[in-house]
Amino acid sequence: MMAKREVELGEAELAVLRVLWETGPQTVREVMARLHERGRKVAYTTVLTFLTRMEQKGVVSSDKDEHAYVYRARVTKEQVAKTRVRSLLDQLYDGAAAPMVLHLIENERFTDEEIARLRRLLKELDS
Amino acid sequence: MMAKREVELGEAELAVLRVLWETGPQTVREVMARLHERGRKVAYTTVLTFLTRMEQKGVVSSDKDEHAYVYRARVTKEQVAKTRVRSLLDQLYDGAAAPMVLHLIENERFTDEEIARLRRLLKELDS
DNA sequence: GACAGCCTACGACACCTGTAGTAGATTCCT
DNA sequence: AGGAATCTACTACAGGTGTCGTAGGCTGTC
Repeated sequence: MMAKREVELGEAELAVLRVLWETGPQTVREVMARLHERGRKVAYTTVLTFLTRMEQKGVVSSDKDEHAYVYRARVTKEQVAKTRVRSLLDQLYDGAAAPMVLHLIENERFTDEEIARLRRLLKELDS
Repeated sequence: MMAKREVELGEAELAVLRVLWETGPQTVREVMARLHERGRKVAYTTVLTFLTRMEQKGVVSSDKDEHAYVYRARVTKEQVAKTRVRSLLDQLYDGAAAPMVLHLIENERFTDEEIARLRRLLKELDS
């Protein structure tokens, strides 16, 4: 897979990307509607600005469909997650993942099912 | 403990904070030296600016010692970690911690010792 | 006591991000 | 056809962050 790194995304831009990840390719107006549903009341042109900028950054692309451009994500949530997590890891734990996992397990809540899942995963790590 | 939230820290500011966490209270000049050691070549006044701004944000404080101000962190690495992790969780996983732990376990490396440690921790979660 | 060196206070500036208004082109409805 | 609704392209702008330079004050050393 190609490496594209270095793409910085602001919090609001990420919210737009999430809309695309979760509800697929759509027009500016539709993205705006989804954002509004999520309590993010931004103007139409604001959404347009975000999408335009993100297209320049290469994280979304657009195709003219009928009368309006339809935007779609060009990066997956996993790719973004990986980068963000990595960066957080580097900034706080010198890149070591274990402390973060410890932190999460100690500070966040998990359902029994999730715990079981984690336990299974750990078992597999026992190479 | 008081809640102080909402304090935003840039990447460079965080680097300064790390220096204070790792080598204790020190002067601007000393912080600058530590940053240089870590490959971050910033000017003296840049470091001063960071520390001044961070003092206004309340994350560091200073005391005049002899001839120069000595700065020290007023927030712990744990506090910052908690906020950052939380924010990342909200932005990518709707606040759910499990997916992130899964992600970490699947994508990052752990030593046998760390795995054992995690396993013990999970056992404790079994209420 | 005068100069060199370090210290802090301010002011600057560029770039990024969040937000939006306006204008011109296109489409749709009646 | 003509006005209304859309859409996209620009422009703008404030606040935050990364980076410094300059000026003025204090100190320490001959």
